[in-house]
Amino acid sequence: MELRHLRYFTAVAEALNFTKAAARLNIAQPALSRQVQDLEDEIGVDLLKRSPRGVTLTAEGKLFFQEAKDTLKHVEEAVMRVRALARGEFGELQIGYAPSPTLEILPAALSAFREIAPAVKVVLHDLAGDELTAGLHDGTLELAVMIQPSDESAAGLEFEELRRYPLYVAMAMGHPLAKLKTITVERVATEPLVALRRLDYSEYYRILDGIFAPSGLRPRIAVECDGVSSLITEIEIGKGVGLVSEVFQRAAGKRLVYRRLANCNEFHRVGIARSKKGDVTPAAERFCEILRKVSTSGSSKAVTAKNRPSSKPG
Amino acid sequence: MELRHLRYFTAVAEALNFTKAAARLNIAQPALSRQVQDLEDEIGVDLLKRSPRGVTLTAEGKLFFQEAKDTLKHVEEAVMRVRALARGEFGELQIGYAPSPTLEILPAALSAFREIAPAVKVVLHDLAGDELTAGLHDGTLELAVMIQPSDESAAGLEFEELRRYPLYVAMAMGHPLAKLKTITVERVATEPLVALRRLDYSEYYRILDGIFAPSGLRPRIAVECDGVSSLITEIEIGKGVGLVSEVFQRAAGKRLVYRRLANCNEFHRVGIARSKKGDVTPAAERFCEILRKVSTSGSSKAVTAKNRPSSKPG
DNA sequence: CGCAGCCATGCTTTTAAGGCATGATGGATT
DNA sequence: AATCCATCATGCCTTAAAAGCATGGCTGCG
Repeated sequence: MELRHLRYFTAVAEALNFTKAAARLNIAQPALSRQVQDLEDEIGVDLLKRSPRGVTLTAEGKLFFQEAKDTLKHVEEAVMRVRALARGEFGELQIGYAPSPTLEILPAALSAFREIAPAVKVVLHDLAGDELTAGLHDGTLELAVMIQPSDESAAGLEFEELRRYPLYVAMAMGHPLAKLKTITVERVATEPLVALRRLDYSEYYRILDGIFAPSGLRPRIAVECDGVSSLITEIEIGKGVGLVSEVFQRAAGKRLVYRRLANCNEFHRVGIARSKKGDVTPAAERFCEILRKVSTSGSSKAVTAKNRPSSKPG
Repeated sequence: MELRHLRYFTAVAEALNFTKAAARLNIAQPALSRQVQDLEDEIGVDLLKRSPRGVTLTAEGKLFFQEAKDTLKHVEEAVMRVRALARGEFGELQIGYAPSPTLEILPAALSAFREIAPAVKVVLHDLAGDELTAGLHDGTLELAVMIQPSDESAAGLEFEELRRYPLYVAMAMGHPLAKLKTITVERVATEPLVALRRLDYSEYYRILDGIFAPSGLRPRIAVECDGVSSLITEIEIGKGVGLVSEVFQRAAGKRLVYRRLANCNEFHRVGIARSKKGDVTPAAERFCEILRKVSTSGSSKAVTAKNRPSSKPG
């Protein structure tokens, strides 16, 4: 049995006349006649009562007519749904992110995305840097908004920078270095450093390397934290200073003091990471477009010093 | 799109491998490959991600896989339902009947039928004689259990006699004729007669004709009733006597007195009436078989005089 | 680096749907 | 009662498309 049989039968059941139904289907009447016969043979039940004045439906025919209509409708709707899904009009979008570096971008993007694609369920995954790259590789995540991953873990990934933030030294209130307006790399190298865990944040160490190696220095890592909130706490209680990006201040609030890191060319590069293979769904593509838009126009205003006096550094 | 495409796609989606799916479908792999491609082309969405290690489903593919399975299942179940309906395992059975003449047959048949075909909904239509024949003609009724219809209205109908009942004269308590043991046709002709309406009960007049015409007599019809209950009431209040069948007594109870109509060859012939055209459904056929069985064995006991002393006529 | 497994493509064969002409049927018409 | 007409079925042929076969290309694995 094929859908053709259902289409033909429903046409006949609606027209109650083979000739008219055939005309409506743009086929010859004998062809239609035969297909319906084949259908009845296959089911083994007479669906129609033929007469020289047309046809009538048997009780079985009435039942099958309804079933056939339902089936055809279901198929049609299934196709519509699949196409809508392909257009990114609904479905799920798995997004990984690093919370604090994306603070200026992601919330704005999410609310903008919800407006243009309300039926898409965005599933956010707050993960460490290396967990993000792993998720992108194994397909768990479609995209991640994060700090540019280090080269090793970035193999097979593509990264699109959205923003870059200069680095700041974070320290506890009343820390001696707070008296300085800016702090040099050399000075930081003498201080114990509160860092993130190498295991989960390999790209953080790439950045540290980029900061200290050019001066032939090595940071003194006092403690490795498993996340940003621990980092804040460790700095706050005086375990050492931290190296963070400008935007970090918004996450940490006023619990710490921040000073610009001088003579340093490294930045926190925040952007979109995606797998090179693994095609991008339309929903993800639309989300990326919004991210780009938000990064350049909208909230860039919000990060300028003039518009954020309260959290303005130094 | 045809069901073939759905079958093929689901096979691939289950096997996640064209080659294995093709083997399971007993077709060659390239044929399968092309059919699935055609499906994807028609929908305009990639459902599968091909790789040299097999295939994986895209998000759209997963959705369509579920939809396709549902569709195929629905079609299969639809066929099963239609076949079950054709076997008379469920559905509706429109049966017309004349209440009082069928009192010995129909209730027993209905309960027996309910046991063998519990899913068949028997719809009973209590109608006048001519309404029954009309219903059989226009297909509203599949069969009727009734008194044999007169020749005019029986055109195109077939009648199968189940029982025949001798005629009795019904009269009010204390009616002068009650003193007689039997009553002759000639005597009845002198009494005012309570009859049924000619409009609805033409076969009743055929019977009257059969009773009186051979003796060259005509009944004196005092009143025409629209149904049996009116008939009883009219007789009870003394408008006249009635001509009824033996079994009628069970319907009328003891409100009236009954005396055998002597020298009369007419009977109430009760049986199954069906349209000659208009094929009989299996459910109807099974019901007829039960009617025959009930008429000969089971309840025939109940009508013998010995077993019904309470309603045994004078 | 070659092998193995898998899917796609090109071409041919086979199946079946479609079309045309015609036959059969039965109610409606005169 | 005979005829007519609309309607559906049947036989034969054409056409479209599905299936098969052989082959090529890709990718991951040993």
